[in-house]
Amino acid sequence: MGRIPCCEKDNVKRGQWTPEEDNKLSSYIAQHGTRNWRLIPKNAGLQRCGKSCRLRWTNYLRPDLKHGQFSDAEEQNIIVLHSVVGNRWALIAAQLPGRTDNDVKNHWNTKLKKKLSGMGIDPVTHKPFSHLMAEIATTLAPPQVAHLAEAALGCFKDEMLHLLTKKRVDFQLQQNTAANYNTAISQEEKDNTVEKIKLGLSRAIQEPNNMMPSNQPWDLSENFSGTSSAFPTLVSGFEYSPPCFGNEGDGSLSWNQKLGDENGEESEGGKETKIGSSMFNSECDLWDIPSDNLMNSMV
DNA sequence: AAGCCATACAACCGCGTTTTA
DNA sequence: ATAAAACGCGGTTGTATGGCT
Repeated sequence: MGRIPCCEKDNVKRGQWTPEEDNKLSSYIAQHGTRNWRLIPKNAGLQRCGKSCRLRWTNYLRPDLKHGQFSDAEEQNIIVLHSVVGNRWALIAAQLPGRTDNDVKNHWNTKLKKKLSGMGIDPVTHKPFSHLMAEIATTLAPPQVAHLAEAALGCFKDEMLHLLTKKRVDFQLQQNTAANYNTAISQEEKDNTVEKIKLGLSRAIQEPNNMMPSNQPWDLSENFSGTSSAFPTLVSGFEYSPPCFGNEGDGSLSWNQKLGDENGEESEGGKETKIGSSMFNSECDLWDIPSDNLMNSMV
């Protein structure tokens, strides 16, 4: 019963792949495809586990992968999608052509989380820390609130020291940005926004073909911009507003401005980049569906 | 120049689900 | 029908690299 093992565990090489191994694997897959990972290392003359081969191929060798820096538009995409689906890296990566779940996860953990934290935004909930603190504080008795505030200040002090000593953050810009986000919208609007995003994703999962025309560029703008939605305008290059907060005033600080343009370079392509995903395409009106339908297909 | 530290990312691990002998 | 391997995914670790002291 059962299958044959994928490899002889004690006879497999581990650790970094050499260029020779990469060549062997790539040329074998080019000829025979990826049908059977168990046979691939053996047939390709590799002393590797099939699983290791699969990871190497999917995360690094696949010819359709991008290997360069993430563009601003891609970063915005990740943040927006993360605010909706959380750590569902494969789901997020599926919306970013040429990026793998591993890429996205690494980029999130090494860069984006810190950027958001530096802006005073909790990368888990995508809410401002101040907002979270206020929420927690409402559940506490006054003496406990004082302790909470003290503890929070201690945490922020360390963070601030870290940021300042690293000299990597334009402090002034951080303040502006944080102020921008802290201009809160009503709780009702926030809830609405979250519901709408979830609904859009739910529809996308249910009707991928309708939601994702093959030749249509990603465009969140029709559904998420303007006054009817609390969801931010996510067009014109570098704008970013976490979905929980909506656009306030002109809301026009650029992405680079808001996050502190670390390298001063224009985003990849440098053009008006419509971000978000085709799952939010304007073909269907996401907002007209009863919210009962929403969560069934989520998660 | 050497040691230390932070960062980025490739690779591995573990677990739940799916597939198949 | 069942058991065991393959698969897919998220979390974690290991290591190469570069900057700073």
